[in-house]
Amino acid sequence: MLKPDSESPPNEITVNIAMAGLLWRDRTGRSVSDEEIIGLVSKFGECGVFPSVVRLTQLITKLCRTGKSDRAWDVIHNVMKLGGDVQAPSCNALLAGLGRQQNFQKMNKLLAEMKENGIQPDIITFGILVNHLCKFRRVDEALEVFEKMSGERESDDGFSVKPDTILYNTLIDGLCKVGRQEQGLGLLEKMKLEQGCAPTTATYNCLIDGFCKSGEIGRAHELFDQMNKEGVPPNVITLNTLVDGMCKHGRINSAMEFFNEMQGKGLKGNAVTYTALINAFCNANNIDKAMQLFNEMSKAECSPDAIVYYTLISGLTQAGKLDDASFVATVMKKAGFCLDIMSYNILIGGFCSKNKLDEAYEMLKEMEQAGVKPDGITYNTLISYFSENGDFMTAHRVMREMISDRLVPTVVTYGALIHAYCLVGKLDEAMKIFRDMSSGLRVPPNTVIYNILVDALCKNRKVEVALSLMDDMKDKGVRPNTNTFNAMLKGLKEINWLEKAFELMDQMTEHACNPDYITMEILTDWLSAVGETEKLRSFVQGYEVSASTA
DNA sequence: ATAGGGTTAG
Repeated sequence: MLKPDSESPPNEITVNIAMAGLLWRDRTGRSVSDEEIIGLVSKFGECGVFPSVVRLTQLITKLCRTGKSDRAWDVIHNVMKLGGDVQAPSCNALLAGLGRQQNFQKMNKLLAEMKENGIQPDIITFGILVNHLCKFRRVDEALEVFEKMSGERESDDGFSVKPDTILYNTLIDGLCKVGRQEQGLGLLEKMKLEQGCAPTTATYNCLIDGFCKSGEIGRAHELFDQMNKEGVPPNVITLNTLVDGMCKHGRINSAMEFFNEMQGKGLKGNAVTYTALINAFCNANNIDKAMQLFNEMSKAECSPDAIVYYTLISGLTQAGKLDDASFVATVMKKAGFCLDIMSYNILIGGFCSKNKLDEAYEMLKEMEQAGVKPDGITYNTLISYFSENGDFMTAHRVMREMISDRLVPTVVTYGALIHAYCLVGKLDEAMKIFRDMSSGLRVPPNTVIYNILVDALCKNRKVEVALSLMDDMKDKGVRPNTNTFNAMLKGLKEINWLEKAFELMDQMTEHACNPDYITMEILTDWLSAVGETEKLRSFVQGYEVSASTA
C-alpha cells in the first residue's frame, strides 16, 4: 500500500490514484477491504492531503451501498476534523445512505453539521431529504424541509436554495400518495408562480393519480383537461393512470372508451394499459373480453410482458379455467419469459383447489427445473391442500420438508392445520398446535387463528373454552374483530346465555367492532324472541350496519 | 419525480 512517508511527498494526486485503484482492487488484483481504504484516507489526511470531492464521494457511496453508513459517517467526520474540504456531493451520498435506512435523525444531524462547517447544501441535498421523507409517508416533515430550504420562514435556519420542478413534483407526489391531493393542488398553483418551476407532465400525472386513487375520477379527468388546455402534453403514464383509476372504480366501459379515444389521437397504450384492462375484465368475470384484449396486443404492436401474462394466468385460474391458464403459461414460456414464483404459486394453488394433485406436482417439478425455489407460500398451499383433504400425515410431512428447506412455518401454516383439524372435529389436535405455536415455536397467534378456534369451539358447544380464549386474546393484546364476536354470539345463542351476550355487545362497542349483517341475523331473531328489542335498538344506535356479504 | 400483477389460514 502507498505510504505517506514514501520518497516523494504525498499530494492530492497520490491519494486519488491510490484510492482509484483500491476502490476496486489493487495492482496485483487483490481485493482491498474498505477498512484499508479508510485507513489510507486517514493516514493521508493526517499529512494534510485529502482525496478529491469525486473520490471521497465514491468511497462514501460504496460504504453506504454495502450497509456501512456508520463508517461513511466516520470518514466524513474525520476528513472534516483534519481540515479537509468536504463538499455537498459527499454529504449527499451519505444522506442517501442514511435515507435508505430511514435514519432521519442522523440525516437532520448531518444537515446541521453541514451548516456548522460551512458546507453549502445544494438542491440535491434537499431532494434526497424530501424524497426519503415522502417515501416513508412523513410528508409534514418534508414540507418543513421545503420551507426551510428556501428560507421562506425568514429565520436564521433558512438555506436560500431555490426549489426546482423535480422537488415540487416529489412533494406533490408525496402528498398525493397519502391522500392529500387537495394540498398537492395548492403546490401546483404555487409552482406556477415561481421562476423555472413550470409544472410538467409528471406533475399532473402525480395529481391525477392522487384523485384516481381516492376515487375522484371526475376531478382526475378535469386535471387531464386542464393540462391539455395549458399545453402540458399527456403521455402514456397519464393514460395509464386514468385507465387504471377508472378500472379500479368500476368504470371499465369508461376506461375502454377513454383508451380508444386516446388511441385515436395518437397516444398509444403499452403493456401497462393492457394489464389494467385485462385485470379489470378478469375481476368482472369477463374472461372473454380479457382474452380479446390480450389478443389485440400483438395487433397493436405491443407485446405482452411477464406482468400481462401473470395477470391473465391469475384471472383464468381464479375463474377456474386451469387448462387455459396453463396454456397461457406455455405461450409465455415460448415467448421467452420465465414464470416467477408468484405465477407458479397461483397455478399450484389452482390445481390444488381443482383437486388435481398430479398437475400441481408437475408444476413443482417444472419450477425446480427452472431453478425457482418453492417459498413459504408454495409450502403453505400444499399443507393447506393436504389438511383440507384430511391427509394430516402428508401435511405434517410437507411441513417438515418446509423446515428442512430452511423456511419458517408462519401463522398461516399453523392456521391451515388448525382450521382443517377444526373442520373434522379434532379440536384437541387443533388446540395442541395452537399451544405449540404460541409457546415453543414463537409464532404469535393472530386474530384469524383465534377466530378459527373460537368458531369451532362454539360450534361444538364448548362456549366456556371459547370465552377463555377471548380472555387469552386480551392478555396477549390480540384485538378481536367482528368475526370473533359473531362466532361467540352464535355460540351463546345456542345455549341462550343472554347476560353474556349483552356483555359481549358492550365489548363490541368498546372495541369499535362494527356489527355486520351476520351480527344482526344472530341478534334480531334471538333478542326479539326473548323480548329484548330495546337492547338491540340501543346497540345498533351509532353504528352503520355494513351490508357486506363477507 | 409519475403508471401495471402481489399469490398461502378465518
